[in-house]
Amino acid sequence: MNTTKMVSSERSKSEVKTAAILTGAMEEFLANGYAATSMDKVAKAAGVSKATVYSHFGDKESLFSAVIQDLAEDKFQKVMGLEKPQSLAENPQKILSGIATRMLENAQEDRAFQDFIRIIIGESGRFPELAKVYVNNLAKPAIETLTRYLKSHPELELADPEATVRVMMGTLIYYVMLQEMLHGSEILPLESDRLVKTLIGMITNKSK
Amino acid sequence: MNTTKMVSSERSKSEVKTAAILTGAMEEFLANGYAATSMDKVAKAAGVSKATVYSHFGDKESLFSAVIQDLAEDKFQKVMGLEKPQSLAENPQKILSGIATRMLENAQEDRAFQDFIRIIIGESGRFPELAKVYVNNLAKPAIETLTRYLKSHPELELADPEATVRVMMGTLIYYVMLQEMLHGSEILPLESDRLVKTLIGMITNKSK
DNA sequence: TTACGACTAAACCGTTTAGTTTAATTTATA
DNA sequence: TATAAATTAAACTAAACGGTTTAGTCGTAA
Repeated sequence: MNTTKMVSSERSKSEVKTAAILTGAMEEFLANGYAATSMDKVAKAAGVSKATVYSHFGDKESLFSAVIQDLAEDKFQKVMGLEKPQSLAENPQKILSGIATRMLENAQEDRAFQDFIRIIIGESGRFPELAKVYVNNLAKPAIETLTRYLKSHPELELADPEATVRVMMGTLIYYVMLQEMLHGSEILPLESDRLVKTLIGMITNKSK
Repeated sequence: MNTTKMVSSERSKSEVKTAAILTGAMEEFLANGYAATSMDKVAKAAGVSKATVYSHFGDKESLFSAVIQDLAEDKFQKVMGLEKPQSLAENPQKILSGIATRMLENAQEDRAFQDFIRIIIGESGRFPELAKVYVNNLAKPAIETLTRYLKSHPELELADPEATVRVMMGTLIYYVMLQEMLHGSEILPLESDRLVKTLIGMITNKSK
């Protein structure tokens, strides 16, 4: 499928085209969903011919699958990058608040992330394997990382860190979904600071 | 549009057909989403001719909108019906646990509810008005009812009942979404009892 | 009997779809 | 320069799409 040798140049033309197709397909799928995206639109968005799209990815489903895999990797980098540079000596309350705030800000400003979540959920009925790609590559590592962090702080006196993490993740993701994706902010406004403060207060048992 | 008089029978033939079309369209839209559902399939599922579908609902978008409105009403009845018969004198902890458990059980066994949530989110980009139908008719009343309940129990000493309700709803809905809709139960199993216990514990500050 | 509204199956319209084919052209290798 | 691979635009197929129209049936009301 590929050329045998590659001299001075970094990436073969083929690889460049492959990347262009993935980028164009990503735009279209995220904007329109699977069924409403045509391969002609994908080819146009990628700046290649339709025949080239079919020579690089066998059919529409394979291309869609590749796009989702790619997106899951992208978003994994972004999500995991958030939780690294924490000054370990600090107050867990402040660290948790920081994590929650950064997750919210990031999800709120990243429209592509919202589109990604939307398409994963929207197509999860017809593409259950792709839903699992999201769970394995994003939800699971995020949950496990947070769980490890909570377990490393016994002074929080959490009876069930695994379940506590689900409360935290659910609170944040549902907030973004309701306020941003479902346009709830116009109908049910709520400042994100209040949510984070309440959530972290509940986790760290601040009120007593 | 309708016949002028109606003698002995209760519902005109037209009304029966309208209901049949809505039912058939509901099946198809919930199973396939908007773009992948054809009007021919809808007509077949409803057991009527395509011309009848178009005479009752002007076009595909109007039919889709009517289906979502209908579903929102159905699900509103079910969701609101859950929170009524609470023995008011009981321990708020037990009442909250009961509400949470019933919400979870109901959402888990009701596949049509999951399909409804999936389609609302999946089509929220192209049909923002229908997302608002969900927010106004389901999310908002549920949140407001729960908020009213929490506010009526000052002994819970909640600093921010509105935000607390968001934590509770987010926890429960994200759990159903991750475990059931995205098939996370095979990858990240978690007993719902543990989640409810932890959540209610955090709200009622049981651990201290 | 007549008239009307609701309904049907089927054909039809123009458009779009996924996917293929072809012939010409560009590109990289040697 | 010669060769082989990659890409192109464009035409094409067969099917499906949303939506309309047609021709005809049926039940009810005047």
